[in-house]
Amino acid sequence: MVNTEVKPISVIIIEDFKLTRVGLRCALNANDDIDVVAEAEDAVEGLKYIERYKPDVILMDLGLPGMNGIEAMVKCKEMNFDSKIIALTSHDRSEEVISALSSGASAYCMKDIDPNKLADVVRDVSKGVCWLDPVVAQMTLNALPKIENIGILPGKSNLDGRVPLTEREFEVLKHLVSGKSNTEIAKELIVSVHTAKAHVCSILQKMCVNDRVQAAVKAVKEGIV
Amino acid sequence: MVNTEVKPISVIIIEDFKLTRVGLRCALNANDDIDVVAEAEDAVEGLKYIERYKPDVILMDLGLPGMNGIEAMVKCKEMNFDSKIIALTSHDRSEEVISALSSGASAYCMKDIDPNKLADVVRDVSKGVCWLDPVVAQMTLNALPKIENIGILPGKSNLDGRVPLTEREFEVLKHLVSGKSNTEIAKELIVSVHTAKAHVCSILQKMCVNDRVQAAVKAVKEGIV
DNA sequence: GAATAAATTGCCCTAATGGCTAATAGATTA
DNA sequence: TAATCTATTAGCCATTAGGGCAATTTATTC
Repeated sequence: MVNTEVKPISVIIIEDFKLTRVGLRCALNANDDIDVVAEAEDAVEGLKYIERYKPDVILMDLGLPGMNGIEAMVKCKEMNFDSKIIALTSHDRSEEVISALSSGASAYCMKDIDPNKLADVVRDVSKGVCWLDPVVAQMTLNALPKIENIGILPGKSNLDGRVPLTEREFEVLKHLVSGKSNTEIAKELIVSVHTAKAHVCSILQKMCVNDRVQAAVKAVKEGIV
Repeated sequence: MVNTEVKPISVIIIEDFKLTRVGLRCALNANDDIDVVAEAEDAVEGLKYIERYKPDVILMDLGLPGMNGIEAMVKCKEMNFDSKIIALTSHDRSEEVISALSSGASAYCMKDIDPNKLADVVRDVSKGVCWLDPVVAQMTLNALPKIENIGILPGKSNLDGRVPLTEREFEVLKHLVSGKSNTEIAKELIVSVHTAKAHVCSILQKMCVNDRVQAAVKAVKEGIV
């Protein structure tokens, strides 16, 4: 899978260790379809280059001195170029992974990645693919909201014995999750408080929970709102 | 990146359209390091083959008749083999993507993928990589819990003006999210109800919300619990 | 037409919640 | 040492929540 376009993929490397930086550059420049246009050893310098070159792909070390990689990514996204970011790191803390991905990274690589593989990742990412290193993939997928409750969505097939919510109840649930009181929900739906309460009660029963907090948390965790 | 191991990657294809099935098999079998060991046209048949062959990788169509791909994946995971699953589909509904990934898929491919690329994905996935098609990557990343609130976690740097929770408050927050009442929280922490209430009140203020439901939802959405 | 389900409203009751002020003891910090 | 922060306790009070029971209207299905 080699990029046969006339235009090579432009890459900027942001990494504080010179040795790693050189290694990355060599590994990538060995490919005709990839062109490392700049290197930076800290985030501030890196952001300058990004603004100047608007690269296709940014290789960003997360453990930078001063402004760290996550902050740099946020700033980078604010600049609104469509550069894709590959987060590079040497550790696999769950919090950092999620932070990186939700801050705009398209890939998460450990630094011990095979250099040839890295070129593949650069190509993938430049096309918009999301690529996650094996050791972090599972923890990331685990952080996704669980959708076990297809059966509770209105109009959906009822897999297990769970009673599905009606359309109206689902509507109430959404307001409930947004933190509205029964009174507010009633106003929103232009019904009496009694009605709102009745709906909430049946929601609690159908969702097998004791109070609205549990209902809200369950709804959010399972991504049904 | 060709697998040079002696043992090729074993693959099972589960796909109802015969034409697509043949296409997949040809595309993959063209690679020496990949071996399509079985094909099935529905989930039940597929699960039998999976049990028999315990393949490295399963190519699973999501739009199967009868038991759909998601259900099949759940059953497959219950069998506890470490087969990796590639979800294949022709559409990109957000709900389906998240469902698939949280049900155990390691990759999500559109059916119009380049056959050569698919072989790469099979290799990646067999090593544990998570690979997401460009069109679905962004929506998946958006579904990740936002960690904007480093400032609210106890002991973390306070980026913006937000007051961080104390350790104790954080402890209370976790109980709150699990749906416990003030009384229950008090019992859990072996303090009076007044104390629990006091903590909840300061949590509400620090999180800038009006009630415990909003606090719980915010906590879950931002992944700080 | 009859049966069923959903949406609506009402009332009763007890318990829980959240806002408010205020006090005390311990730990940490300036 | 003084100041600050935290955890703890307390009481008061208006509002809210949730359970239970019952009734009406509307829509849909058999």
